[in-house]
Amino acid sequence: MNEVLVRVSSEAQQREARLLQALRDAGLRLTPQRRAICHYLAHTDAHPTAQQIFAAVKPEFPSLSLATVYNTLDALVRLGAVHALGGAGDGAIHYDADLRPHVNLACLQCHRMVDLPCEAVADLNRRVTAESGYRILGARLVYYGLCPDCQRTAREASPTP
Amino acid sequence: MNEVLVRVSSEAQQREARLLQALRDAGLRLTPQRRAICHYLAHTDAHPTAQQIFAAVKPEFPSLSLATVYNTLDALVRLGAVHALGGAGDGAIHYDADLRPHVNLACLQCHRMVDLPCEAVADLNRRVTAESGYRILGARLVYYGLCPDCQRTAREASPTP
DNA sequence: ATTACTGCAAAAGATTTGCACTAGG
DNA sequence: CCTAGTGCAAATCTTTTGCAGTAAT
Repeated sequence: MNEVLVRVSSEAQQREARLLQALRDAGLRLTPQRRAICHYLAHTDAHPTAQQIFAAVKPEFPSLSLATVYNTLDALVRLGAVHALGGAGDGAIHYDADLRPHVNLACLQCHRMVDLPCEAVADLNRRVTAESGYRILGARLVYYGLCPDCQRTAREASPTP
Repeated sequence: MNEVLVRVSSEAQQREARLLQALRDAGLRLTPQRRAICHYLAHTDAHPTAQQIFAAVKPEFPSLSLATVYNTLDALVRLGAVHALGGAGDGAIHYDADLRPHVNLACLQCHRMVDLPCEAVADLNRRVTAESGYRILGARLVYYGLCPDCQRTAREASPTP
């Protein structure tokens, strides 16, 4: 009955472990700040920006600086442990620690991003890795537009129907 | 013998016509500046940033302002006529006027983007459009990492082999 | 004629950087 | 220890905005 909860929880924990291990493997130091950032990234599905991560972690680490957040994100992206998805109509980069094959949907109006599971992406990943000659560090599979909520809002605002 | 050249040329011309038509359909005015920007976008495969477009078009229109470039790009992206691909390690957004199904490869070191044709993308587009409930305006299908050239450079710099 | 569009300059943000200090391994 | 990492503040850069003049339709 709480199998789902257990599984969800362990999903995030695995993600967190993976992030920490990536930093360790790269020979980078595991500071409390980096741990906290990894913890937050692993446990959210909000596709946060650097500023949002900063705001979320700051209360726990009042001395945390934005520079450290950017620094850590840079490292994680270069290690391929986190994906840099790009903007969503706001001028800021959104990040995703979920490496399972999926595409992301971004709303240009409310600036939110959500996941859309998609098995086809695994194939795409394989093919690109095999055919490109690139050393692939990450992906940015984002469709942007208007989410259902914002479509409704737009329709109400301008009486087209 | 020059069939390929003819076809390539008409490809770019079709793109240009499509961009101009999109602006027209939206009721936006076709100023010489917008025409020039569309012309450049349609005829390049460099996935330029706003600054690069500005630098490329400026000589033809010495009075062109960067604000107009951003303004025009914004319009084209919101109309779904141009895709906003996001950054490539530089902090600037790259744009792509080629709407044919493909993924893009970005090198985080030399900041170049190239296309990788991929039939599977057409399916992905269809599926996302059908399943998401979003009004899709554009896509950002980018894999980032190190291009073959930059991998070689990196290897020479640090004698790992 | 209208009214959207342009250019310019200034503003707003996001991200980066330099440096002295701190602490992880 | 010793050097990587941190926080802070300043710097940099991209992108946005306000406004008065200009031109597309």
